[in-house]
Amino acid sequence: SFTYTSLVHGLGRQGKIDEAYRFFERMLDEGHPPNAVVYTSLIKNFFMCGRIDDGHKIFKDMTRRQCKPDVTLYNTYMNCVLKEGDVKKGSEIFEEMKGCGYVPDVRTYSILMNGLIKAGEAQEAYKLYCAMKEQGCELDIHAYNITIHGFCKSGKVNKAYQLLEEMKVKGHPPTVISYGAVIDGLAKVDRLDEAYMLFEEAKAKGIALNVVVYSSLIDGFGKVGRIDEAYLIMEEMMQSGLNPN
RNA sequence: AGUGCAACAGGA
Repeated sequence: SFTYTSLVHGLGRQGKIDEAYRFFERMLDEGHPPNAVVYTSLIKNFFMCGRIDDGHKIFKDMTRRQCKPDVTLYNTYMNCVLKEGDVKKGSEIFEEMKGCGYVPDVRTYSILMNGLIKAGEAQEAYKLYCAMKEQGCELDIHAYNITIHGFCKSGKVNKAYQLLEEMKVKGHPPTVISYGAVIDGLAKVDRLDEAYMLFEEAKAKGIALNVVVYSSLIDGFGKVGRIDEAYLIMEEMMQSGLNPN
């Protein structure tokens, strides 16, 4: 099982999903029982190849063969359907998972929250954030970044800023993504001086800023007509070795 | 052996 699973995953991640699937069939033919790990890989890679229906079929096939899913498989499957924009199905998977007695972990919440936020349902995501905390589930870097993004998208930039501060005291130093999200949130509501201060703070901490963060600031300054400042930021970006895209 | 995060434009 381990040998075949490695092979199936290796081929799948290279986009050779049909070859991967053939080895999966061979694994079954040789009498090795399928497991949640190989199904996780197949589901993810069928979706990655745009073979959505086949991805769903794999999940059904798993249930038919009485192979028990686990939290990782549910997380993966949920992420796949959410990336397709199917929030309804994503929530259904979340409910099914809980209904079967699985306890959502920090990734489960992060994945579903991210899907909801992307679909413009930040208020639903906030409910999950509360549920996650109520469950006693500790936030990690990804969960913080997703939540920060959700607050920014729903006009609660101050809450986003608070979370950035919370990260510092809870032993999760904010990354370029955390700073980038708050900087973008501030810039989008024209709070450019505050955005710029955070930008300076991130630089002072030695965080390697990237084109995304610079673009947020350039867009913010440009949008309100502060073209000179936008231009200076772009020059600084190029001087730090980043090419405009 | 398998899972999660950020910007802008073309585009009304």
